[in-house]
Formats: sequence, C-alpha cells, structure tokens
Amino acid sequence: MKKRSYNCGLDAAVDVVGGKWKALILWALHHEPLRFGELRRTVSGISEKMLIQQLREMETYGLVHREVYHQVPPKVEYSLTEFGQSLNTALIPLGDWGERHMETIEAIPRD
Amino acid sequence: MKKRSYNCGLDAAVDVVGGKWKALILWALHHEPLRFGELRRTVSGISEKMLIQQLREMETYGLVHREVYHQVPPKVEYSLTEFGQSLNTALIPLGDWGERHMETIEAIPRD
DNA sequence: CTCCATACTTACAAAAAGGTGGGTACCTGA
DNA sequence: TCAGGTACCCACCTTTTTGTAAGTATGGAG
Repeated sequence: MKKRSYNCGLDAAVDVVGGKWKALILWALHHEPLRFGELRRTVSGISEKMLIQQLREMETYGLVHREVYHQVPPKVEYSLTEFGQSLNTALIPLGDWGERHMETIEAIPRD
Repeated sequence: MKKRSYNCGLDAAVDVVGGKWKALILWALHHEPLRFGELRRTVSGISEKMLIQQLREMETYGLVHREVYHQVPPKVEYSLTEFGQSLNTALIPLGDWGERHMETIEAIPRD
C-alpha cells in the first residue's frame, strides 16, 4: 500500500483491503477475537510469516487491535476495531456476490 | 490472478477486483459504455498499456464486453456485462465506506 | 540440559503486478 | 510523403507482494 491520494472511495477501500490475505483475516475475526495460533489455523494456507506481516499492517491501518497477555504460554489476541468492523460490514454484499458467482469465478481461464 | 480455489465468497470477489486499476475501470463504466480513449481520460493516471492490459483481463473474466466498430477513426467500445454490473452493485457499500473514511485512510502511515 | 508451547524477527528468493519505450495497423488530409 | 486520429502489441525493466528458511524470546516440564 503505497498510494496517498485516491480517485474515489472505492479506490481507497480496495487499496485498504487489497492483497491475498487481508480479506480472509478480516473475516476470520468477524465473530470474535482470536489468538495468533487460532488465526493461523482458521486462515487456511497462510504461513506464520505472512500472518504476522498482515496483522502488523492491519494494526497500522487501524483495522485490528492487538492485545498482549503476559502469561505463559504467551498469548496475543487480535480483534477488530470499530473501523475494522465497519469495513467488514461494507464487505458483506461483496462476499455474497462472490459466493453467488463462485462457479463463474472459478471457471475464469487463467494462463 | 492465479488462484483456482477460494476459501469463501469474499476471497473470490477480492481476487476478481484486485489490483490497482480494475475497480476504477469498473466504476468508469458504471453509467454508460465508453470508448477506449474516453476510458483513458476518465481513469486518471493510467497508461495506455495498463488500460489495454486490464481491459483484456476483464474481458476474459467476463466483466466487460468489447465491441469493435468498423469505422474510421477506429472505435472500440467497452461496456459492463451483467456480471460486471452485478459486481458494481456489490461494490457500492464498499465505495461508500471508502468515501466516509477517506481522511482516515489517507492518514494511514506508510513507509 | 532438551523439548514443548506460543508468537514472533530476519535475510533472501521467487512470483506477480505495474510501467517505459518503441513500434504496429488503418485511414484521411495537407 | 508526413502528421493526425484511434487502438492496440511487444520487449524489457522496475517495483511490490508473497513465500521459504532459519532463527529468536519467554517460560515450564521432564
């Protein structure tokens, strides 16, 4: 995410949620806060490294709140901020659209 | 766009609309079909090469219909398919969210 | 001591996305 | 002929994103 000025609201929003993993992480946190390990298992296919990186970015964006619990074993919990929740709400119609058109999307030819 | 299987509808949708230019092009075509040159001027900052490339991809995805008019000067017109229109509809809440949170988004620190 | 749990960091590589520059095609008009 | 219009294509390069591998930290149990 390098842009600083956007042409419209959609341009800005798509930039915020862009990349392979952010939408999935946002959705994994939709119902309740999750620990790092829980997130790792919920977001299928993501490596620890990518999960940490994405979470750090999303924390910087203000989408996610990170709470460190000083215990053993260590526990770090991630939850959506209000900002993040509002984004998730705005993403619902898009997710429905994707679900409705899943077969079409998966049938798109790619090289 | 390389993925073939998605974890959920949102994952699929974000993959379809991902990248720097697709959302802007989708929105440029929202109200009416446009010729290539009109699109170039409407989508601020895009090069001819990137516009062609994105349009070709979106045609392959089935989002956009390309109509060649055999005239001089040459005219090629692009319009949204029903599939593309349905995606635009699903993007409206996201665009509104982006508009509402534009200042927040532009204030996000980046390196 | 080692191994286990959790949650990271760093260096480097590979893949993907975006961009620059040069050119093409077709036609018309000066 | 060249210059203008429109809409592309290709080769190559740069930047960004994603991923692999190796390591760290804290503490507890065997």
